[in-house]
Amino acid sequence: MKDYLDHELRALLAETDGVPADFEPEFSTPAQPEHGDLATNAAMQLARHLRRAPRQIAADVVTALQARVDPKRIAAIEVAGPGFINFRFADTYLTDALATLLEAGDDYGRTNVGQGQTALVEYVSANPTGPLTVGHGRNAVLGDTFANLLEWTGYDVTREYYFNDAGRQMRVLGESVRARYLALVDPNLPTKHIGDDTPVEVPQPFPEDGYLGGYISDIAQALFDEHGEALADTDDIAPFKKAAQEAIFAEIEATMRRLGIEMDTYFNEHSLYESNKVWDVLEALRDKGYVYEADGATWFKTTAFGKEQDTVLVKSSGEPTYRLPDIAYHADKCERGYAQMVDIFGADHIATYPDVLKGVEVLGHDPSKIEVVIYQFVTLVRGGQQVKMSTRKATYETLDDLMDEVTPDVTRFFFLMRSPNTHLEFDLDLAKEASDKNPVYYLQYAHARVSSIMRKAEEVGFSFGEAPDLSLLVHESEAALIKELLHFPEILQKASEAKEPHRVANYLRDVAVAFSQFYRDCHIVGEARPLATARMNLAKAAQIVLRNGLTVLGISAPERM
RNA sequence: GCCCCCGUAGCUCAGUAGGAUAGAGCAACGGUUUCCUAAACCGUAGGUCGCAGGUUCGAAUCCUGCCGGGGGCACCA
Repeated sequence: MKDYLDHELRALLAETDGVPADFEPEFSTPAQPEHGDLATNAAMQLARHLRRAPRQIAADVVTALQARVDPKRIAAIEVAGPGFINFRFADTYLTDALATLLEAGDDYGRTNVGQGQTALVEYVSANPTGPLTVGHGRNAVLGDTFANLLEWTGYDVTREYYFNDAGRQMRVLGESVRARYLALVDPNLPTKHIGDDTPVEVPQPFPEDGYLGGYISDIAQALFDEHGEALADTDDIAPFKKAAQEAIFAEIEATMRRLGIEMDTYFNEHSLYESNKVWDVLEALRDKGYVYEADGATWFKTTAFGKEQDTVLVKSSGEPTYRLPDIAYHADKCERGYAQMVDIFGADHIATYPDVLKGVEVLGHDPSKIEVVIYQFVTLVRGGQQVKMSTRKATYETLDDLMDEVTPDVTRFFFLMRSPNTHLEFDLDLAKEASDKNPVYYLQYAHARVSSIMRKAEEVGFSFGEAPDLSLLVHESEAALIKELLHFPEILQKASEAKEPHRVANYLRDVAVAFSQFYRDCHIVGEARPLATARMNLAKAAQIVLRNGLTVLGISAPERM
């Protein structure tokens, strides 16, 4: 409808003197229902160009539009306030649109703005050094939902997990496992205490910055069960590293499965070394004049892009910092030809990604195709107290622990109900409250309620087999619900473009509210057959939107609660 | 010191890329079940949109400066 009016208004303005050629009318849905179903501020914006009062312009536009607009779609056009032009939809438009919605069913809401272009969403991307934390959870759920949104808006999406199993972290991980293993082999192995505030007793060979989580001991135990003492004689940490990586990755994948996440591709940073890509990229950057040597290290001239300091790409030890492989990785993504790439980072990466984008740009790729979403930190609150989290120390709450407490549906919803760039306060007490206070249940309950109504309606003899006469849906609550449902495709589009899934969550609440009002005012059982049939179909339409919306968010839509 | 995010009701947050009377959930108070799921619904109360300027027909929204909270500024990842 917006497109239709936009088209008509543009055609009209094109014939009007004084209207700039690049003028783009804006439409919005008024907050007050009495202001109509759609409004444009075009007359106010044109006032300056035309040197006339906004209301005068609006009056002329309304007269001209009334002559050319299809009365089956637009029932009324009027001037209001300081010069708004308000449009009121015709009932026939609403019923036609509702019929289209019902026909689309599970596909309602899908649009084709992406036109089948490829998109890559990279998310989670945690190195296999331990179980996923709550912080990873926000990343995972956001990334997965962006991927869903891109799919629903017509993109061909690849979900990718980037990881590094070769760095210092992994070495420390292997050493941590080895130390635990050696203690199993020799129970009398001397111990020591590490940690500042709350010292922990560990076996003597344990690295100072080792991983203290209980899962390390589990992995060591598994190795001991399988190999006995056979691994004790060698200093080689490779078998420990390998065992740890495999065990941890298996756990990470299991955690992601619980959240409904399945990756298409895993990209190992190591492959960038095997293919020599890292060094090729370094030389390419050098050729462009952005790389120099100093103090034994190799530097990236980031001051050329307005940064205060240059950045090290290769340490004097000859080992690259992570920034170089990051640039190589993103260059690789660009070369794979995706029309759009999305990265999801925690707030602690905020200072580093501009270097990567600049690097990619210097290499001749278009950095505007890469969209970086930065999400702020998650704070867990329990009993009004903040829960501390740290990966290395064993004090963190894992994502699995969280899902054990509050279910995967609630976990996903809480991560999605707020804008990514605000700090997220995750109130465990509220989330665990498996009842009235919890917003996710409100949506699921509305969905289950529709199912219940439809079961009941069929029990008393009404049927979806009959063609409904949707023009009978003239009650205020019916019209309001239909209008709300028709916003769905646009909501998905905007949420996808802006990478703001909370818009979908908020919208679904509005749908549930509109449905509740319809439920209150308009009964089905007990009504005459034609009206009951029409209302059944409207209820079904509401269910379609709720279910499709929840599907985009990755949350289940139960038939019964 | 520099960079990023945030500051809206008692609490947690929305506010549709500048629009009409700033909204929701929770908490508080009151009401609604012979009637399709009360995990629901209806109502009351609660605000100088951090502060001060500026831009214009019009600012919670854009610009500048302060104040406050969080995060980041390694030859760590």
